[in-house]
Amino acid sequence: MASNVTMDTIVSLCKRRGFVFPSSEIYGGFGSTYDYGPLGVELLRNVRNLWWRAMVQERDDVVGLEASILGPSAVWEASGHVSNFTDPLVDCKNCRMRWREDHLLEGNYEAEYGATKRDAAGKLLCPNCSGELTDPRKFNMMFKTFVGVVEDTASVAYLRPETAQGMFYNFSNVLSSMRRKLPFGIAQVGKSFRNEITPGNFVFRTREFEQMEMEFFVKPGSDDEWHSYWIEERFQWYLKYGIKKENLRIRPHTKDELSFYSKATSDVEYEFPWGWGELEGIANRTNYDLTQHAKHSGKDLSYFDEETKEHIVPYVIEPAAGATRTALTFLIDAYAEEPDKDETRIVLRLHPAIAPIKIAVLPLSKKEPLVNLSKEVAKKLRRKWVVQYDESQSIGKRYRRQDEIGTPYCITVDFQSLEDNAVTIRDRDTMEQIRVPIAELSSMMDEKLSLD
RNA sequence: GCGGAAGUGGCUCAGUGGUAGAGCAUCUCCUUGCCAAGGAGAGGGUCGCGAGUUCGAAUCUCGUCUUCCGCUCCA
Repeated sequence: MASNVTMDTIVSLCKRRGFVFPSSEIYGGFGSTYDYGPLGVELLRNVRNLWWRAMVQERDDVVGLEASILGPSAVWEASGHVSNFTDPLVDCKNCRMRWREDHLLEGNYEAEYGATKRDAAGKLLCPNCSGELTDPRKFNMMFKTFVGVVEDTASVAYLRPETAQGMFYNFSNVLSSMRRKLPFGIAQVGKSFRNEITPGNFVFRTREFEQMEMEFFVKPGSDDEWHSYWIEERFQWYLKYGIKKENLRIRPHTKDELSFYSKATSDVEYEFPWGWGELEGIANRTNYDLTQHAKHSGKDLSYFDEETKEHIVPYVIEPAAGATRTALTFLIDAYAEEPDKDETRIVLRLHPAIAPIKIAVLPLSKKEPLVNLSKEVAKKLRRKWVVQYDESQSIGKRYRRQDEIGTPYCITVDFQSLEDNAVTIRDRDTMEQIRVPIAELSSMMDEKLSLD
């Protein structure tokens, strides 16, 4: 494993420094939900904004969208989630172990766990104790709710389990309003909800989570090429913002783990303290979704190809990333402990574009003229960046505080500043210091805090 | 859902039936003034929650919630 940091360390840092809090904590907590504190919300926003920038704003072939979270069941019947997100669960009446019936019937089950056990009538028995199993009960991962004042079947709605469907059912709206030609994409960042059987690993798997998804519509036949393109594009994005290469990998799905709509999928994975985990899946969803929605809605969702004069149903390449787990990844990957005299220096080596606080302004002394000048400098910088001002305790201690939350630059104002109108910029990573005139501070920081 | 473990100040933990503690963190003052110096103070916990046993419960019992590990699950 490339990183030795434990999750306990990260969880504790997150709480202590205001990144992530357990939700509803004063009521004993609410399972699988987390709140993002003052630093966490900045971090998460940076992740979202950098994704949006790369996927939408810096491209002329992708546009944005924000669809509703609530949707009618028709959408999810068309998408296949009503049937495919439903697992048949069986419980053993004897040892109370719970199994997925479909898994017990699957071909590769026997290879992995040995022969399935059945009674004389051929009915499945518990693989653990050969006890009798209950009849299968349906468990759907979608959160169901009711829209309207009276709970009846007519008003059943679901919280979306993925943002993707909003892009599909808006395909024609975007196509006509934005005058798009293939290939083009629709991107969305937003929350999704899945009633996971087992959430866990801090914010890695939660029932409420945030996705960053893009549906890239291409001509059939060019889909494989575009699939490869997006896999590489997305992999590079993580590297660009500082994730260590040895902790990242691309893993193509094997045939039997492909989801029902996918022709091919590759995951970008990160090596977490508990092992490799998915950051993003880049799937070739074929024309499955548009075809399904056309069929269920009765609306034509085809695209007219001017070259061939044919109506075609585009194929879709979908890079789908988890915003919350990506934010967690940046924290884990940036975490470092370094010996410093008898102490340990904790430092988050976050890319400046990811760091929640960009600049800390620190007067070397609490003497009034220094404090005044420092606040003035901080005020100017705040017009462009997230800035923290800190005057308490020694300068060394304040540097360490900023190191621990990943602030890339500290600006100190000293007595000489009153004479020469210059300040010192201290670099978090090199710990080097340079002297800069206050008049040039803004442009200097522009350069240092460039998003690229 | 099953098995195991754990919940005591913001964090890490000690405390095993008799008045809730430490270190770090936080705040104030003094001191210092470029990498966690030092000094003096202060705030902060009905010991996850709820019952029960007891003269008395952080401590024993039961329930419940939450978290972690394993199983299981995971577009």
